[in-house]
Amino acid sequence: MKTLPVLDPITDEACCTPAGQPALGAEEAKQKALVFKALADPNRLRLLSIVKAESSGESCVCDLTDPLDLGQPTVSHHLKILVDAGLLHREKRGTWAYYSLVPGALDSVAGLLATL
Amino acid sequence: MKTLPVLDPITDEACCTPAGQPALGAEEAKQKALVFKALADPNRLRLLSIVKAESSGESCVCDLTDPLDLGQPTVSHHLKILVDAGLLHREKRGTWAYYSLVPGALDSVAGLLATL
DNA sequence: TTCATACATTGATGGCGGTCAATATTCGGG
DNA sequence: CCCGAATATTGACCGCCATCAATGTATGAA
Repeated sequence: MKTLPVLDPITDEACCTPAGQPALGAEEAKQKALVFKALADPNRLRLLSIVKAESSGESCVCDLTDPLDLGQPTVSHHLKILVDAGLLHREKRGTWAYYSLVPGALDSVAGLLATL
Repeated sequence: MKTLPVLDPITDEACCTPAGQPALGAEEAKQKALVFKALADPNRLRLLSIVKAESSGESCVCDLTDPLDLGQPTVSHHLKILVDAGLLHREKRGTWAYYSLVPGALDSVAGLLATL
């Protein structure tokens, strides 16, 4: 198993889009599709929404299991996908795992749309 | 079969997000996920990219079959998904079908991200 | 050390989705 | 009217994915 980077940590300013015209190559398309795949599930969207709505900016798994009607392993599974996509950040403190939105990640996705 | 609306034709200005805080409901999440599902395939991203890059603003299926390495039925299938998601517009002139980007559709998707 | 809690991982299962071959449909030309 | 071209639809196959039950791992407390 490999946890691939997918979403660049944050690409400086506007600078790195080859041309924009020659249309997406097969490889770039594959990479970008990974991010949208992570967003292509209702429960994952709700997870992002809940984490984002939290005033503290972070949520532990136990707070996320109830709102959705899913088992804990399934929630952990979805969270891993969101982390691998570069959308969520995971920090373990004690027994708990706290998930928070990666700053600017959603904007980066919006950027992906603009550079199609 | 039903071709659902999914992406609103264009929601006026900033106006229609209930609150933003109470997190996504199950139903809204399902609807929004449909749009991202449409974007969650490399070949569909390439289709959007090609159509967008076309100077005329539109492409027929025959122009789209070659760049991707897919059969004609598969391309038509992907195009239908993009149309159902509200991302592409289909106009049939004679024997040909011309596909073009729905104006503002990609921006609407970016809006979906902002209102998570 | 032992136990309980919070979370992650594994394995299995059912269903959805991408692809193709074959066929249907629609349109323009002769 | 008949034929060929462009596209859409159908049916089938297969791999991937969401979900759960069971188990593993790690941390803190007694």
